[in-house]
Amino acid sequence: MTTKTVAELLSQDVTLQDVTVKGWVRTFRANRFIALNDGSTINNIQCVVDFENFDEALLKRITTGAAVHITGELVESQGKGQSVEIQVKALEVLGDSDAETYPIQPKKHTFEFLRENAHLRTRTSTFSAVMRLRSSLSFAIHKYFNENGFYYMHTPIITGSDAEGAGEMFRVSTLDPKNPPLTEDGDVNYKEDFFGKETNLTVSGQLEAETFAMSLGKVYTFGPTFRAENSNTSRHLAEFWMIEPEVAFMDLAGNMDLAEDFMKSVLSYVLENNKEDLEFLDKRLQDAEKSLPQAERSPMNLIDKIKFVVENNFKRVSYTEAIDILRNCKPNKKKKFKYIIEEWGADLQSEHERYLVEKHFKCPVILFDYPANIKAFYMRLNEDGKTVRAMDILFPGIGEMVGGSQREERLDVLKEKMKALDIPEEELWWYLDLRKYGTAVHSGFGLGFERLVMFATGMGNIRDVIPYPRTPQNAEF
RNA sequence: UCCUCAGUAGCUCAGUUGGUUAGAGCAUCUGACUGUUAAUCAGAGGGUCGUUGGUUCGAGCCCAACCUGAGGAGCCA
Repeated sequence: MTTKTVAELLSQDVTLQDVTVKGWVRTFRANRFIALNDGSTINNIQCVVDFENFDEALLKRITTGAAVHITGELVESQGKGQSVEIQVKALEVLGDSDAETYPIQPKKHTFEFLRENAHLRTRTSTFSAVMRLRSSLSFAIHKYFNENGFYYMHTPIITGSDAEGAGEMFRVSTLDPKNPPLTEDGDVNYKEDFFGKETNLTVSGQLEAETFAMSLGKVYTFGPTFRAENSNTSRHLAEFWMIEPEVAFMDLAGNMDLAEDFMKSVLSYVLENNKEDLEFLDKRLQDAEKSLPQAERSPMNLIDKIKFVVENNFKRVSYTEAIDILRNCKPNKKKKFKYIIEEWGADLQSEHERYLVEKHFKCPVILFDYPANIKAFYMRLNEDGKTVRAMDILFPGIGEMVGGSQREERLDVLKEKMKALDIPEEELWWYLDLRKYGTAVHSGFGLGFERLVMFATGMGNIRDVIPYPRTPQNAEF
């Protein structure tokens, strides 16, 4: 007699003697029906107890959250809600759960409350579904790259260069903060620090990934990334996971093809492999939307939205075309935008991106060829001398999902750009070497993993798609 | 960091122009019932009204500062 998972038992269509299962009690109804879940599936298995034949003291210990070991017979259910159930022969409480203090009650909780109980929130249907999808998406990502000839590269978490320009960084130091060694000028002397220089947590693995692209050809990183920005939004974390492919001999058009193919591939993987979780999340979302006014409800349900992305081409629009569309659109002319688009060169605000994606094109949009002065130093300058080969992929409801570019491969142009932005060459000598020795066209992009999970689960807050979110003023758990 | 809103029972919320003993639903506990699916019925317990200070005869309610959370903006992925 082996222990089976709830998922295995629910997929049985024959009656079985002496099955045994271990899990946590979700609800115990009418002193007879245990809804048991072990994380293997969104669904619970119903375990039926003949309370007349069980010790009353034992029955009292079957409470929400308790861990139990059940042995019994898998039979066809007499009730309506499920096809099979376990007729319990023996029950052992492995771990009691005090119903008075257990925070996860058999009732609806707000996500804010569950966030404060993040160590227990995966015992709810919604969060277990979200985390199973997160796991599944991670696997799909590795699978995609593996099947397409990419090498998985581990870029360093602690970095010595502070010139990446992707945002504020977290300092890594073993110096005594109360009494740090000082230089003659009175500054902190990082030469005496652990690494003999200032070090930080990485904000991007891109520059290091470029070094591997220029030797192994096609590589990707998928790891934690840190930004010390004081961002308080539902789309930002101080610690998040980023996917960054980097490919030699690939131009911007190839980069867009890769990003689009990649997104479609991983999303169709979960459509196929996480049906039950997606159906649950879809229903949850529809229930939540019932309380919203008609205008705020989304026109498509979750699964249709994912299918739409998988089945339709992303709209590719140059920055210049986008500016034309925005300049002539109704909200701009009627001055409904907070920032009115007047001329070429303006940075696009969230409201503009949202208009393009949600109102104008109504599908994922790839914007490319941005003005050079609003983008990073390493992006390939176009022949017009004023735009760079950058691309952003914008998703409805999420905003920027992907940011990428063809990298500047010409040593002189790159050096000039760094000089203009006061980036010291000594900091990135190794990065410049890539252009000095055997330089070549190459491109890559960064994709915020949590934003992908948000899209695939329909969750509205990024703090609810990562196990333990790190945000300003919060590093609990 | 900025703007807006919120913080009252374990949870979700109500609380009138400032006025006696702060309410409801769910959850919990006790009892009844027993093939339930958010079970049902009856009863009970449960509160430093975010914190500190102020105004007032009197503050859950008014004022100030701070803390925490949410939504939006900026930054970005």
